[in-house]
Amino acid sequence: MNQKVRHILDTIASMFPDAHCELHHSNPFELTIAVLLSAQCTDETVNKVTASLFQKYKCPEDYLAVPLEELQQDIRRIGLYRNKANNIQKLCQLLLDKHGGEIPRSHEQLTELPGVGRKTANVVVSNAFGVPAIAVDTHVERVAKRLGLAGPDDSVLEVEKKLMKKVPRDEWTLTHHRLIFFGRYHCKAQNPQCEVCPLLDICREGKRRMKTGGSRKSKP
DNA sequence: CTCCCGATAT
DNA sequence: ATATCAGGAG
Repeated sequence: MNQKVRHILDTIASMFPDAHCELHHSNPFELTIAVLLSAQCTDETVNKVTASLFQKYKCPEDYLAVPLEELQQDIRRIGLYRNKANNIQKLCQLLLDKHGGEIPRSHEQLTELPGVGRKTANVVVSNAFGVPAIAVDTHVERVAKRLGLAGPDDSVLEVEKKLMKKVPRDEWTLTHHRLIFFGRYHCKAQNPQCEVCPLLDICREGKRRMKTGGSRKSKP
């Protein structure tokens, strides 16, 4: 394996040794609902909503037993709530019709579920079923491009392929979580901590930022 | 590509 | 006021 890649993996491993899934859940069904809800929304907000949501709705039948408008109101604070409520009910009906009420284990079956795309399916198979995968979300995409693990104009699918090629398969899931923690808490979208970043010397984006302006809100 | 969308940080 | 948040579907 490439030495720069090894250096990156070791560094983020020492920064975030206990990176994990931050969406609260207690089974594959809850995880799938939580990830579906997490689109364009923070994990923190999702957890606030699912705390009560998962007490009220425990199985597909529960989500189908209420009017769509009621489910919409129950997840309103998440945002994109009309699409998401609709997808949840369709997903639950499909689980009952074709999968015995259970979340399917295969990536292909998962992406056939309404509201479940490639990224969500990757999160579910890796976190719930132990299948190695690298889900490319907004954080993974940003970090991979800043560090040069992917090209600046690569699609999320291209980013995923390049990461899978560069990272050993048995490290995919852990690396995925560490890249997210690194992106969420250190290499942030708005105020990246380049000044104290142990990867600054191998980061083009970081060095570019340190030259041209650095910290954007400094004094005269 | 556009739309969906409220909560939070900056 | 604007940017961003564990995206997906049409």
